[in-house]
Amino acid sequence: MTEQKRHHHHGNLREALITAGLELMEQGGPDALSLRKCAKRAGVSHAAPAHHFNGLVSLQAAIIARGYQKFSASMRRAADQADAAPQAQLNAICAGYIDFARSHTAVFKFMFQPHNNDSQTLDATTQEELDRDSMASYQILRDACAPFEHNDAQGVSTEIMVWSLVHGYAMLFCAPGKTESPSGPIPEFSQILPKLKLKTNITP
Amino acid sequence: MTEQKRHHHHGNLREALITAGLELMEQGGPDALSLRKCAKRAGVSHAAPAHHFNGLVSLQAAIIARGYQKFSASMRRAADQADAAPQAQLNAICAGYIDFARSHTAVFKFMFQPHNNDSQTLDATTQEELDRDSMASYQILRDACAPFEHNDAQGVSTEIMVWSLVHGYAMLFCAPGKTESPSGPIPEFSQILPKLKLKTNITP
DNA sequence: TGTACATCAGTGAACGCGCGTTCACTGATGTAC
DNA sequence: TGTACATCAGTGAACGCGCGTTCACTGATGTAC
Repeated sequence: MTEQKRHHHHGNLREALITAGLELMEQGGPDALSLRKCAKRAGVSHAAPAHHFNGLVSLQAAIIARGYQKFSASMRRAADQADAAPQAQLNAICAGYIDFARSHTAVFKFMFQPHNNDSQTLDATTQEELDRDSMASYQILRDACAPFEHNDAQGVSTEIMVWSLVHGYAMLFCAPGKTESPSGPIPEFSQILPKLKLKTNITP
Repeated sequence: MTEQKRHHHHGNLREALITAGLELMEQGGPDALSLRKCAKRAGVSHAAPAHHFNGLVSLQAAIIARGYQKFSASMRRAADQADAAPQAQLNAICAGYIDFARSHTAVFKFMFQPHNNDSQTLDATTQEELDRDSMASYQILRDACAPFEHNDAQGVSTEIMVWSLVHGYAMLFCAPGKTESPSGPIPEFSQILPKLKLKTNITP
């Protein structure tokens, strides 16, 4: 108010509401998310979100879409900083996967919940955005696994193996302050992945 | 009312409320759980649960405890029907793990959520029951992994590997009607586990 | 440059809803004698 | 076996709360001329 003119128009309220929602989730879990709380956190009246989202499920979808974008960014960032060799790339992608799960635990879990939009359906464009963003995330992992696909067609693709392993690790062991499992200290995922003994079919 | 005398005392309302809660969760997800709905489903006034549970979080804890009991039972049942060889036993335990995730998807996911009991703490006995039941479930998997622990101490235990793999598979692919992943049909877990090429250190 | 006007993104009051919780109560159960 | 009584597990009304949603409104923005 003093340092910044109070505009009637917020400027980018939609973005502010999504950001507020991400923060609320991280602080209080998925149940802490409500339109009213997001509005309050964005410094706006509780009726304002109605101009940007078609109800709570629409905001949730936008938050999840944003989650997938950050998820993809986390994996890409890790890959960019790694050696170009397939093994190093896959390692990095997994590290980015885990990093995101650790730094955005609540949203990460929420992204993989079957969102109980019972009967309540998203509008087509929101649904498409969501599908696009989630597929983009998955595609990153998929691409990183491709060099390890065997041609001996045993029926189980590398990506199913790796995805299950990294996702299980993320779900079980990536609570914010977690360093202990029931059976002792949690190893880094970079120690776990080599156990799959993946072999690239690309000749060096 | 006609075929059964209407008792003032329910008989076993606590159990009935837990069962009702499990059903509500499976049908509508974790958000569908409320004390009032459980009471209604158990055929009792909405104030009755207060005599058996110290608020909603207490009922949730009881539901999760019940979930772990069923989870353990599912794994044990599968193990009992399998060959005694370590490989067959571990296979069966994993199958029981997956079976439970498929048949109790909502409760399964709820069990592994960090329950946002922010500041709100369970009474000691409920917390102990919960810890005991969850540890019992984990111990089953742990025992099944024990014959495969290597002595070469590479720092990553078999149980961390197997647990991550089976849990990730369960979380990603065990929605009730799910048979497709983004990359095609989902293989059975029994096809996946052998890829770990676990070796028992017990001589036959 | 100035004016008229449509559009848009906010406000704040009001609504009904389901929720957890409390409260005085009531009727069944179990026990002492 | 019968009676008195404490205990316990229900009932139904009532409360306040946060929620999503609607509504008439208002003030800023952008455009036509």
